[in-house]
Amino acid sequence: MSDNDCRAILIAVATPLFAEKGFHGVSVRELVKSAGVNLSMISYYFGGKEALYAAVLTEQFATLGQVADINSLGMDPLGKFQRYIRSTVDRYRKNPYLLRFYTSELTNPTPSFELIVKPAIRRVLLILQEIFREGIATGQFRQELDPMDTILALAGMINFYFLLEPVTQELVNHAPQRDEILVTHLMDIFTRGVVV
Amino acid sequence: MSDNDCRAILIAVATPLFAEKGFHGVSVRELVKSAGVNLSMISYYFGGKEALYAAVLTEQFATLGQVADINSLGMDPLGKFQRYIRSTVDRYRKNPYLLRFYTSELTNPTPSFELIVKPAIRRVLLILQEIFREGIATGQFRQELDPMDTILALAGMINFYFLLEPVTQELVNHAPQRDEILVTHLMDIFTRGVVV
DNA sequence: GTCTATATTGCGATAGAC
DNA sequence: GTCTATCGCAATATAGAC
Repeated sequence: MSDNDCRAILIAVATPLFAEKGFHGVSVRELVKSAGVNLSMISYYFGGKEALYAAVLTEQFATLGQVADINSLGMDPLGKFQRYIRSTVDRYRKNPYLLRFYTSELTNPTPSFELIVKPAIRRVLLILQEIFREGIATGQFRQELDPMDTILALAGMINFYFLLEPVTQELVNHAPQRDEILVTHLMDIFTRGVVV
Repeated sequence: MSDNDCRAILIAVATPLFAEKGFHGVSVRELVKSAGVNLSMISYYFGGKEALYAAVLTEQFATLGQVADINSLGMDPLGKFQRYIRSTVDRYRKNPYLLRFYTSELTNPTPSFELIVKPAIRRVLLILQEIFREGIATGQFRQELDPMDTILALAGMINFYFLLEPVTQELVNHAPQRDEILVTHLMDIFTRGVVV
């Protein structure tokens, strides 16, 4: 097995395990057994269990960098929010473990929270807040709305929908085929809620 | 120490510890040391660490039973949702650990999830869904909105606001004095989003 | 009902052979 | 780079004295 294979397979195997059981819920023995590598490989390649977890988190939260892209298309603020909603739904489809790390670190933070998670989320919130301010300045959005409160409400609608999936499996259709309806639905409520 | 003192102090001490570190992040040694009781008391009173955790969860999620009360005041659907928003904010103020158990169990479920958490959340969602259907029937809400999707969006706005507090501490004022503004703000967006 | 002492298992990490 | 063997410690749980 080449150098990178072992490193890569450990991250690939650790991602769903850490996501579903939490950092303390997975042992290094379980990790190496699932990965089919030797017990000592985690220390050899990463320096320990916590460093492997940090590597997984770094990879996961790097995908949030795409959010900045919604500013690079010359749309109006409302169009940017629509892109944000759609790209967030897409991101959770492509990356089914991201939200778990997201909420797990918010709820039971590890040392990686301050270093990796908090800055990544903060960056997204500030981008969305700036877009909303832009919409107020151009007269598109109601100026009496607090920008941060409002974009938190928008982010909450989307994220909570996916977070509650273990409860709503029998109550709503979670098939990806329905994503576009969901996007339209959320955009509909948000638009009526914030435009002048 | 009388019987109930020991039981009660263990639950009182275990609640913040489990909430902040997760089930696997707390050891029975840490629990009994913080509680000032003997190591064997957890097994004696609860039968083990997991049973103590289940007792904490049961107490926490019992507070969600209040949600049914919003139906007992003869308000119109919109008034019921306003009561839901306000009572949810109040509940998180009075019970600062509930949301952590909520998201922790959704993200990294323990055996208690199916038994305690899922039924409690499900009950709340069905109550809210029924209220929204009632609002559609009376012509107050737009009939093209999917009731479950819509009330998930509402619940998401509220819950996500509190969930993100560790990130937004420096970005928004989380003082309870501002709660009424938050309630008004969320109600404002929701109302414009769903009324005919 | 509360204590000490201990049984048993599992943990993360690493030394040293190959 | 990968292996086995093991160190040192922490985990939950309980037996048995008081």
